[in-house]
Amino acid sequence: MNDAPAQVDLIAVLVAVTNGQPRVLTLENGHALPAGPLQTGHRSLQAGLREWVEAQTRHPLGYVEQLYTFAGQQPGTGRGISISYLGLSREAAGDYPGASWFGWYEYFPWEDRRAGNGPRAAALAALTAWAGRDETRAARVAALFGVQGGWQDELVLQRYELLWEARLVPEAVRATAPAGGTLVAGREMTLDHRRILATAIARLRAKIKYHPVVFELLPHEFTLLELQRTMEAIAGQSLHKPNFRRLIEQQELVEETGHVARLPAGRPAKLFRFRPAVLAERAFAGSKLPLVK
Amino acid sequence: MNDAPAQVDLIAVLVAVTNGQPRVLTLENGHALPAGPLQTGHRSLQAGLREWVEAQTRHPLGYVEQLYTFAGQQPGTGRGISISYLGLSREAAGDYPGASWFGWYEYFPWEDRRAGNGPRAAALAALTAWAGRDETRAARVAALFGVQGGWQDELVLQRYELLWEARLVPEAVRATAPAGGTLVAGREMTLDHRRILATAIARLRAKIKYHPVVFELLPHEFTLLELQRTMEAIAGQSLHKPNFRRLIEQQELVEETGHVARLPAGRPAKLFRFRPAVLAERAFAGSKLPLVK
DNA sequence: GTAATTATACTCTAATTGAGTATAAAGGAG
DNA sequence: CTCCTTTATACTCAATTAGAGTATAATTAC
Repeated sequence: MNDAPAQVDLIAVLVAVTNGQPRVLTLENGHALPAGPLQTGHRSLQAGLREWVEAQTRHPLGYVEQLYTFAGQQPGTGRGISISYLGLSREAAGDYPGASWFGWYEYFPWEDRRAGNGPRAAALAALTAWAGRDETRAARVAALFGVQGGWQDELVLQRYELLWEARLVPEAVRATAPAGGTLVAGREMTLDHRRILATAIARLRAKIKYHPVVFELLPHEFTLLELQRTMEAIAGQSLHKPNFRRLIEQQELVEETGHVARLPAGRPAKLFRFRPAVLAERAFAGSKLPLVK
Repeated sequence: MNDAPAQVDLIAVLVAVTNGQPRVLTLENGHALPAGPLQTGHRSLQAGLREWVEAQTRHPLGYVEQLYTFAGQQPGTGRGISISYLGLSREAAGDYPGASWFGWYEYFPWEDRRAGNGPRAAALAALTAWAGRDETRAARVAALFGVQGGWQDELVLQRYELLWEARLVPEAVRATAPAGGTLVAGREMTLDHRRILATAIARLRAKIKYHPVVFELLPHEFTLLELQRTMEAIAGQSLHKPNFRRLIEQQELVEETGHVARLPAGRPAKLFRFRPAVLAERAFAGSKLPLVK
């Protein structure tokens, strides 16, 4: 039993919100996340990640935070350690050779409740069939996919894992034969990349409620509705407009720039900017950004 | 620039609450956390951690969750990756050869506000002197150590890092000459183990508010006051007793066992147990345990 | 000018939280 | 046995916050 120097992989979940849709930067036409091994030339873990992402996608990394570390499942060739990261930025105009952005709700349709309950209800139905008479199973299904007691937007990973356990996602039946139920689908990814994406979504949905990270996803100047739409995209839920504005204003997170945005229709909207001073004035732990309905 | 297989270290922050004090399991008389390299025989990261902790301390690992992964600062010998974990359990009666429990507020005196504001005020004073006329510094000090606007118990790491930046902790002046200010002290640890402990405390303080992990720190049967004291020990703050009980009861997290505890003085207290079914019934993300005042 | 559309500003009610008070059940001192 | 101390348990009340709805203002398209 010897020390086992391990290969370390760095994996990035890069998120942007474009036209009201949250998107993730992928390789191989949506099948893989940018990733690469830690190398001796890398000065730090984040520096290594930055180099890999920029080499693979030409996309500059902005705000980054660590997600989770796990022992990879590729056997044989020694042990693989994977460290995953969440990055927030904005889609640039140019194109990305070899890389492309995909809406994250293509991978998790049931997580988007803005346009109705269809996908969620479909997953709930399949899971209910799977649970059958098992009360513990039924309780878990109801807690994660039910609506009484409120939909909890942060439980993305738990919901994905329950679908996996019920063999309702294709990854779960790769190794073994398919089970009885119908797959609830959602776009697939290689290895456990879809699981990592679920972790990233969960983290972002949680963090956005107590730390002003949304602004990493917005241009320098924005209207309050753009801010709201970005929050809604991430939460996968619609928010009450007047209450949203009340909350933003009383938090003093933003200030007017003096400019207005002329919109395709309707009254022009004031433009705001994030007040970076709040990061020093306030320490963010229990502060609140508008919670989802 | 080649792939660099790295040595992987596993580090454990093991927490228990005994006699109303949160404690951490250490080696070297309080100077180090249990840790060891990942080895080929280990079936998983957690399994490796478990083996190291049990070999070094004879303490069985219970509930465990991952904290953070960082590239170690020991240069030369290739790269070191450290993966840190938080473990919750209870102190056993026997002794631990080579290992010992230390109160975590010995390392972070300013984090315990149950018995008064002395240590916090001392840190605040030293930091105010450090900030001087720098308004950004002063704003950060006030946000992290001030009391107007409310003490935020979860910002343990940020407070420690601010003290470090101000060179008020001994670790910060190890490499260079001491600065002007007086050290605010607190017990020291090797390498960045104290920083890892700060991360663990912060995580636990945050988690305890929305997930029923406290019960990992309690015996099977307990009184409501014992539950409250355990929460207070972790939060470092006193709670309002009637409101605490109201919250616990309406959450239906516990049920009566039918037994009573005879206390050294006063009316006997009912004993309760945790209702494990709540883990299936409810999914914990936004659920609330009593927040600190 | 009118309709459609979006921004912005209030109002009202229900729920939650924070803080304090009152009563019950034990043991010990005299 | 009675009173006092101690802890458990049960209520009450005010202040704040969250949820939901309504009204008015400023634009563009026709």
